[in-house]
Amino acid sequence: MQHLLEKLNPQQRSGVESVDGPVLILAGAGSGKTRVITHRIAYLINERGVAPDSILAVTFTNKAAAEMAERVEKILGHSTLAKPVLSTFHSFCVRVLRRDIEALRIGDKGLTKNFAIYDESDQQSLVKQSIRRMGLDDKQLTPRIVLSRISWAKNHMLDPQELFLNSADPKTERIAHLYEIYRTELLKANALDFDDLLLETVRLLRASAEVRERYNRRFRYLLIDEYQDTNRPQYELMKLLAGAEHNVCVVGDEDQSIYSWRGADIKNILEFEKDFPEVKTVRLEQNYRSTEIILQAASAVVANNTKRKGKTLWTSREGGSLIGYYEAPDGENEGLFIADYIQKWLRENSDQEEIPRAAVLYRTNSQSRLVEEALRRYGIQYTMIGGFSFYDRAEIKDLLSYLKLVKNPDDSIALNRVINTPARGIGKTSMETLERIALETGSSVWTAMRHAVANRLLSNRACTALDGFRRMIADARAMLEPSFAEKLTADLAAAANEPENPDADTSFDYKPVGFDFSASDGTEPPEEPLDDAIAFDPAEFNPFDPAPPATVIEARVSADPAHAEEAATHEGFRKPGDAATLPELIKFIIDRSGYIRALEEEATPESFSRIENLKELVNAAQDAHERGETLDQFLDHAALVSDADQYDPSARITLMTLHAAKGLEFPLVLLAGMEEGLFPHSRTLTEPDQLEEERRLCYVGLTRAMDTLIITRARYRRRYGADMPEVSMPSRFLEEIPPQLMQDLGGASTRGQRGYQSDRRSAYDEPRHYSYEDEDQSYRPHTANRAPARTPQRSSNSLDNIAQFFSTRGQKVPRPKIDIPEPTGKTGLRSGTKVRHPKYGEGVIFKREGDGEDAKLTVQFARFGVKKLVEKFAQLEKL
DNA sequence: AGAATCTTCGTTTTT
DNA sequence: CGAAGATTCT
Repeated sequence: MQHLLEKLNPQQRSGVESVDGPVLILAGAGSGKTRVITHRIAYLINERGVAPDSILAVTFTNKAAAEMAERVEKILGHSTLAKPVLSTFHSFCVRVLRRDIEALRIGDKGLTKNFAIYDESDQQSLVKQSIRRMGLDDKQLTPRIVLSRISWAKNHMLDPQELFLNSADPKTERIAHLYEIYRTELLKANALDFDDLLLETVRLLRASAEVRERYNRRFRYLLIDEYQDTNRPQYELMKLLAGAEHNVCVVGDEDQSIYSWRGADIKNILEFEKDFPEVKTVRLEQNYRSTEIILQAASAVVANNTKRKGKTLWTSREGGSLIGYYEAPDGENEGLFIADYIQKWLRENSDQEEIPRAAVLYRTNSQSRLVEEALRRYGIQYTMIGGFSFYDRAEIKDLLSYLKLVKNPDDSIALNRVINTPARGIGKTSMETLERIALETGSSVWTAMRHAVANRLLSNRACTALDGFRRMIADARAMLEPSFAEKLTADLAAAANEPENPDADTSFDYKPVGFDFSASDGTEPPEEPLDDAIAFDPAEFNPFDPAPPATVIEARVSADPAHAEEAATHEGFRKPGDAATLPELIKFIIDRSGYIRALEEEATPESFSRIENLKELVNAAQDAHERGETLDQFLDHAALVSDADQYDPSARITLMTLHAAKGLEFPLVLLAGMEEGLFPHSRTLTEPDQLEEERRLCYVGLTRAMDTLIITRARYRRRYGADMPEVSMPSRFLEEIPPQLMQDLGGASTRGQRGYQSDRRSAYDEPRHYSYEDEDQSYRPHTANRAPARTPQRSSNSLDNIAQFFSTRGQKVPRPKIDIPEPTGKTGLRSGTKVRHPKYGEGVIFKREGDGEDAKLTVQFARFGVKKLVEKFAQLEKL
């Protein structure tokens, strides 16, 4: 299979062939490092007869891992039975910890396999609690600051004591104290934060030779992508995993190090050479991606950094078109220019064979809004990476919190989130009491709750409410055990008879909870290290997959527990005597908690969209179930999917931050907001190191472009909706690009300062007057015709918007990703409108499909439920 | 207890 | 501008 190497240049080939011992690949932007990694894996398997599953490749995103896996199979021309493990550091650690973390337990202390993963907002809540508990001034010490310092300490592998001993000021001492409390709280909640996932894995592998050796035996060849962005714990992990053989290959580019704020340290490259003196270094300096002009510009910019070894990238793609530069009068105009440019570009490239792909890149997520509005105005479809994800939505977080609680009742953050959602009369005072008890007894809130109810430490009302909640979670927990139906029945009977003593309930002790579908087949070899984990493929997890019609599930809305049980047993997914399935569990929770019922009573378009989202979650759970995923895996995925994982390579236009664009390439790149204070960001201007990182970020951005690169900026920009926009200066990075590589596309600042027009909406309201050949014209206020005739719907929260958002995400086939303003018809009937029907009475329009009189309306009637009606026959009266 | 309203406040990047 | 908090009202 010699052709495996034939397509590679000599350096790449060397990177592929040097499989024994440590290898450091310094790979410039676009130099084919993914290619090297994938070929290396294929080479190991095919030419060296290495068992595929003894290869571990760590990448930055799950998406990248999935793509690599795909490409490896393509190179091999077949799929292997055992697969190489491709994963992110964090996913890998979770896998290890879920299997082996209990080796760290001492007596009955320490985390269990059911540990929760705390995301940033969970961390924030926990820190906030801790600050309040210490009675500290939360203005001096905001949760944000404290958390970032804690994270800093963790990334540098300092524990609270060490931080305290090293602190030079009282503030840091206090933070060290908070860090200690924070850690105790995490332990009580049986939870780990993102940093802990790495740290605990390091601790585990250090503490247990047995575990470490097991993994060393299992993984004999290690590859690490984006090595320049690894932090200290990741580095330690790499060393531990490298074992004695040192078959480690790390790939990185110092010029693309953009995560130092998260503890990434370029020193890891130097350390690598020190720790593995026998290292073989390979340099990839030929760029296959960009034109010469683009590459020259990027190189010129990054050359201004002092702290770099320096390297010379070259490309055979001589020349290329000049880099376009447009200076907009303001942010709105900048957005419109971008939309306009893309529209023309799409038109010109529509007959190309390949799908025209373009990206709009910006420094901060908030910049996306103006671009989005402009694109919508132009009717251009786009996808956006970042911002809020499916899992950020309140209703999704709530439901997931229920699930987390079922798995791990000690998870206080999850408990706090849902104990009164929907409202069940458990208010602030009750919770304060519970937290006090928890603090006094050193237990979790859940345990405190059981204690409080058992000893009647709260009002009767509160106790009843709390016990109802407790029973719900307990029943859900029981579903995870075999023969849950029988148990549930017994519980219900017991509940009917006596005001039971919750402490008598045994289901809360840390029994291992079985929830493994594959185990019930009896086909899974149980004890071989990580073999089960291979089935866990983060890449394949896609909650956004549209469910096939057959699997669409109506969430139940009945309050009757008997009904719930019936729902669970009649669904047909489960053999009698087995544990409940994931979708069954979710449906049980939705039903028993009355979550959807509460939303239905709200009867607002928003609440309906939430219901839709929850159904989407049920579908996602159903899909996960059908893929054989467990509750653990489902929740872990939810915790570990990153924004970048959402990138859909078949999308035409993608909006994202520069950070999210790392590792991607596009024929056309538009880089917006090139202004001092924005990019480089104002917070980096004082620190030279941070400024250099901004410059590297700029380098990353520029080198994403293959053929065409457009840079824009706004002369006036409005910061957080202030009345008056502020003047901006061109980014220093602009000046670092040799002028002969640039081409003015209009608006460049030769015109001097002009008074800023207060009626800044004009350009926005009249895009037809917009022209990037003459910005003055476009910018002049058009006092006439200011009617918002084509103003797009601003409500980004409208139902159809969200429905569309979810129905299209993550699909392979590009579809309209955004809402084209909903046709309202003559009658103005659209979603959210309250109507009256002669027969069904009052209702609210849920969804509108189609145009004009033929439009189909889905109406939620107060008394008759959901009906689909055709507008022209429906005789609906608007209320 | 919980909704509704007012106020303040901050805004980088994210596994 | 929008989220999160505090305050006030029912």
